[in-house]
Amino acid sequence: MASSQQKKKPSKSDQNVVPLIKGRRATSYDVARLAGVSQSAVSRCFKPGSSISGKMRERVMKAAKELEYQPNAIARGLITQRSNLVAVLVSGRLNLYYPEVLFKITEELAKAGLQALLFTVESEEDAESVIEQAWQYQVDAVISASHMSQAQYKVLEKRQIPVVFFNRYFSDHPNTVVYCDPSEQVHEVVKQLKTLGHQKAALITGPEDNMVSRERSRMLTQSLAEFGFDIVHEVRGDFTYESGTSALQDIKQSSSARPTVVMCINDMMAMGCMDEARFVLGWSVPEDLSIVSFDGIGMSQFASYELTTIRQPIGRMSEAAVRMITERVERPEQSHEKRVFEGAVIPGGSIARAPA
Amino acid sequence: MASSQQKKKPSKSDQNVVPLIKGRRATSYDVARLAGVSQSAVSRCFKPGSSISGKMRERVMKAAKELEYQPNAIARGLITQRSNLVAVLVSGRLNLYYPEVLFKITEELAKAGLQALLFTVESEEDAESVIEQAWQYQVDAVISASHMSQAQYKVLEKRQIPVVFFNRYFSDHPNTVVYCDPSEQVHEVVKQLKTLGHQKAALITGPEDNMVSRERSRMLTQSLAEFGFDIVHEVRGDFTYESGTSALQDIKQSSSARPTVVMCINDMMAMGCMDEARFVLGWSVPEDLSIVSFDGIGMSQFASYELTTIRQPIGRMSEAAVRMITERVERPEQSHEKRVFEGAVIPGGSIARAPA
DNA sequence: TTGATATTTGCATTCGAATGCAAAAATGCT
DNA sequence: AGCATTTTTGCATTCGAATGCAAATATCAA
Repeated sequence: MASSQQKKKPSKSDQNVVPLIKGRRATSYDVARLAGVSQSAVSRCFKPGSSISGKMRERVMKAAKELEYQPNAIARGLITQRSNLVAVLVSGRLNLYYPEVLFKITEELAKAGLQALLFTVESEEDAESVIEQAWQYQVDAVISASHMSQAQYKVLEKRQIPVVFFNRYFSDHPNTVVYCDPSEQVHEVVKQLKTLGHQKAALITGPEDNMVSRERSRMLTQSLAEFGFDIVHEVRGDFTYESGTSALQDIKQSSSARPTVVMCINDMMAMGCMDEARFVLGWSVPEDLSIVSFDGIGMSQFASYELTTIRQPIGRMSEAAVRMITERVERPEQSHEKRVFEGAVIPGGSIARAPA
Repeated sequence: MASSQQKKKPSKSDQNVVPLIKGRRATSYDVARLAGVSQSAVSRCFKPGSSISGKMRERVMKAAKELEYQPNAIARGLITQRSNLVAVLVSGRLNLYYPEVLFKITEELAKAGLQALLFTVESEEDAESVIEQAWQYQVDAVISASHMSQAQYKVLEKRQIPVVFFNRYFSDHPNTVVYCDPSEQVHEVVKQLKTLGHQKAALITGPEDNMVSRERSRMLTQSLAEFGFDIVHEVRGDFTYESGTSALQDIKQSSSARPTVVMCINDMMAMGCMDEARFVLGWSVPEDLSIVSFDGIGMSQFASYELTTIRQPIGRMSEAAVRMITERVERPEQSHEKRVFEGAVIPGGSIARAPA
């Protein structure tokens, strides 16, 4: 006992008199030694707003530069309990909406000094393990644009990890959300279709468990009813191009009357649908069949498609998502917020007067 | 002095008798206390291959489960000097090649127990700051599919951070690379075009400083010369759809003879080019104009385009990239390797017999 | 049962930066 | 100059998991 008390307790600063072997990363101690100051001084130099004198800062910075020192974000994260990492959950499926969202969010995060940790999630089972992964990495927050069950959300909530949902939310549980509400535009588009003499519509929706799909379908159904449309067919797809093509096959095969307009829950399926119509079924779009959709991703406006679609303001939504994330990280106790953006109709050339 | 020696030096295990306040994350100490074992035991339970007895593992795991304990990857990274983070550098521009690569790589990294830290890089200036960021986050490695200068690469090399280049490399400096060499396929395609009676070709290339563009142009030029083609025009684009459209405008405006085939350095520009031909200039593709390109991204095969293109085996390349990364992380001293994959011609419908 | 190994376990220390506190230095005021 | 006040600086500790080493325990052989 006594003996252990005896032996000189080595202090941190003694230890680090390692002569900076080739290849070893310089630490704040190395910089401190070179500059002839304490490690704390070095630390303070790299933390804006710390009390430090001009000439000390200068000396430290010179030494830091010489050693190519950059603070170790891992060590910092350990002590500050902030990793500056944000998990971004998107789907990796071939729906080009996700890359657009992902890149915009990443950009905004970078502006806020945060790093995107990318996770692709195709199902709620995936989400399960992704959440554990993110938790291990001590992410400061999660932005979810993909699958997540309410139970999974509650786990994150209990662990006090702020979550922002991107264009999805739980209606029976408070949560922080950026959302695009296209109901106005749906109304507008359906009205226009009516004016163009359309009467029979088909719907290509998404999986039943998907909120975006449910909401959009609901709005469509409602507006179509309001204007006295017949919904002659309704098919479920999975948001991909391929599912758009096969959905139109389904519609064609069905015994019911042929629709004059197909309303797709997203652009990818609309593109599949359009290609199937033009190149397989030999229907002209928009002369024989009008197509409308949602999202307004970049390629929906390529000349081959020029979809009439309801755009989400992805840029502003990403900006808002990151702002909300940082706010929640600063003040976790503050109340939840749901920021709703309007959609916008991109006119496009995929609709026309109904065929006779 | 003496007094400071006197006061009981608090040991780690004493300290952590904090009663796990609501919301505080459980640590290995909490688990240890609950299970009645030492912290080391807990740590060992979560490290595969450690010497631990069956019943101890069981007790620890039970406690861990109860507290929802997951090891803190940040703390682990600090001590093991391995963050398990890999920086993935891609371009965020609207070139859908990148999202495909990104998602594939992320998937492969996940399989290897690694996490993708996403960085978008549009220029070498961007790369500069991205490299510093990545260095701060102690990434174990970098996969670069975007801009990086040789000087920047050397910085990473000096810092002993393994780098794998994805479909790009420096020829005058040893580096680790996965690369797709399409020269065979270029030859094949050009030969076929010759057979189809083509004689006048136009090239749409990329920026001069871009290696992929330079290589592909070189191959094209060479093969075209070999088969006695005239290169009637050559325009630089920037890999985007839009630059494809304006490139074709340039070609049309030019005084030289009209080409019967346009060879694009990537799919996005080819799509722009095709759309411009069909919808603006009113040329039929492939009847009036054949188009070939490179990459073979998903959407190049959508029915509206069906490009004849030289595909990169992105899946296998990503797999290889991640394998090489993990190897280099394990054995940094091992020599550099360049894995070259063959391309593959996707026949498509964008080429036909040359017009008379 | 004893002693010799082999296996488990715990102790104490380590990674690198941040920070509360007290000591030291600089500044201001009379 | 002398004292009070403010600003800088350094010390020592902390975050949470991993690990070398020694102590403890289990396993085996005779």
